[in-house]
Amino acid sequence: MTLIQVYRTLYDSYGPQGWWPADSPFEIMIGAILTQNTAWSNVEKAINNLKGNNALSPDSIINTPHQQLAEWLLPSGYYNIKSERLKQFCHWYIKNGELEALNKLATKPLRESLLQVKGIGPETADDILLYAFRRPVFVIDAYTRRLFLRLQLITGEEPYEKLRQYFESELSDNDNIDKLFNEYHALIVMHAKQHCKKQPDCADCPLRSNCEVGSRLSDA
DNA sequence: ACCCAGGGTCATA
DNA sequence: TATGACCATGGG
Repeated sequence: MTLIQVYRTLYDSYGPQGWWPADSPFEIMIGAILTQNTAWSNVEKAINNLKGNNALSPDSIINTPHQQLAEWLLPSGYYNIKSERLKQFCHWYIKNGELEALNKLATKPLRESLLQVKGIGPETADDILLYAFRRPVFVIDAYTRRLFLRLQLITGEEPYEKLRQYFESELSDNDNIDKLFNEYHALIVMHAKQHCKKQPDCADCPLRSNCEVGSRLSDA
């Protein structure tokens, strides 16, 4: 199996995923931070709290006292840390001219700038680049490592940056690369969440690879 | 009661 | 470079 064959198999099985679910690029960025090691259903509750209090904007997040913001973020877990991370991110966002100015940056310097923000690591940065700024970067998450380890296309030991470059270079020849990366990551998450975990025997798995059996990388 | 989720930081060695 | 502790709610 090649990377593009895996993609086509997943796409044929699950169809377009329509990621990232949000009303604006800014909401995508906030969601990317809130979903760190957290179930998306919990993130939705926190985002709805922000929306319900008219607080889903850079100014509101900066001006809301930590205690209040943390309370709204409660259902997403890590609420004290995430309150600080959202504030840090919003300061960065405003200082750099928000969406319009940031969008003029090339992908590489934009990525470097994002990684300077405390609380934004490689995966969160790439989520933001791909889904909020629509840049052609491939997001590497735990699902991706697990799946392609099971498919024996990687060892699972590769550092983040090496894996990202592997996926990006292997897929670079394809048309409509933005859509490809957008759907691919979403499909990997969908495949892991909705299919294999609920059917450990992989009876109807489109990839037939026991891709999610066992929960940890180390037990492969 | 246990496991883990659409991670990242920080202290240690 | 690479481990380990820590952060915390909610659904299975």
